[in-house]
Amino acid sequence: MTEPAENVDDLDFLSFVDFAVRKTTRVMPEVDPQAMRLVLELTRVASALVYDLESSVHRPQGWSWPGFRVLFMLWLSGPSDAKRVAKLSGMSRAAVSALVNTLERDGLVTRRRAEHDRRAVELALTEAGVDAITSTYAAHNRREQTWTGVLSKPEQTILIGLLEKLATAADELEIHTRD
Amino acid sequence: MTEPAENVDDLDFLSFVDFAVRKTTRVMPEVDPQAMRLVLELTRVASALVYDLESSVHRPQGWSWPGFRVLFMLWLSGPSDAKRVAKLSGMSRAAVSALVNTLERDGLVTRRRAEHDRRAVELALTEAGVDAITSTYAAHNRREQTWTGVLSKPEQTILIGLLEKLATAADELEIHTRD
DNA sequence: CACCTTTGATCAAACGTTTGAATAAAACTG
DNA sequence: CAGTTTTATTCAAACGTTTGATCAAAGGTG
Repeated sequence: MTEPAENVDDLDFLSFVDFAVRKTTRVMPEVDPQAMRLVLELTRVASALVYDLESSVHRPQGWSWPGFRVLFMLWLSGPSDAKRVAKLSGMSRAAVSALVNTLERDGLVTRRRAEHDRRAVELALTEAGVDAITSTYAAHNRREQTWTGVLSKPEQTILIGLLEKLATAADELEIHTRD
Repeated sequence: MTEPAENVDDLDFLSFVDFAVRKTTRVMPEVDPQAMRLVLELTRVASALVYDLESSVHRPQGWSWPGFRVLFMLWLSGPSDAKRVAKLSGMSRAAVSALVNTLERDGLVTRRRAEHDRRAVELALTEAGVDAITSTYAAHNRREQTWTGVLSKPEQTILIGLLEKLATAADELEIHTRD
């Protein structure tokens, strides 16, 4: 356990959560400290994780995190309409369109008018794209293992279960979804 | 439990995780499916959560998620050097500098040369900034409660504990940190 | 079949982030 | 105390994202 730093100067990215919860509940009694803490921890861990994966695995290869996600998705699903890529990768269609400009310029993805619907654009990996994603995903997963390795297997299973529960509920309850 | 959709066309943002894990482990046996699943779930839940909070609470007020984070931090800690704001909010100093341009223009934050060190910049909330953050944080936390409410209190406690464990370990093991 | 609405994509403008370079003040070092 | 190094910030360029507008193809209706 970390010390409950009362002094703002002793805080860091992590102990800030404790400080924030204590101070906020003191001033605003209607705040649910558990909800606050959960959201703070979740977003902070996720952003540290993404930052680490991006900077240790993807940027050295000249890729961004969103670029990796789109390449990975296309590798898994095969050639796909831009619309499906947006849905499965959780991006807006405009974001996919802009991102594919870069990926196409770098020779990793091709853009093609779809046959079944002349409005739609079909995206596919180039050979260079396939080579790139397969060689990089191994490194990506090794880094994932470094992170998850601090939890026991049963703990990992529990964590996955709780996150799935949040994800499923969000899907049902959520008003604000993309598009 | 969701159906194991084998057909790519039936997938959505959520069931994509199952599909991705099955397909990847089939092709790359060295991949740890548990690590893969955990990271996918964590990043997907976090990004859905942030997207929802931003679009339902903050954008309607004319704020961005990073802008909210900085304002909230300054509200909690009082006037602070830009450096500390960067450290506690998990942003780079350049990002803070750029973001404060907007917040200052909108009259929410003031910038001042620090007395103790004439290189440093001290940031503080304006009165409008204080009003804004206090009225908005209540709505923010209500939305947090909607999300976390799908878990029981004991489940919330377990989830927080596991996330803290990840965060702490990350802090020790992590090579790639900001700055 | 002409008309209207919906759908798929892109563009434009504003914003936030990143890395690396530049500027300036402070802290060391000999 | 002059010279070097470190520290705090900002700037510049490239990238990714968002919302809202535009354009083109498809679908639906009378």
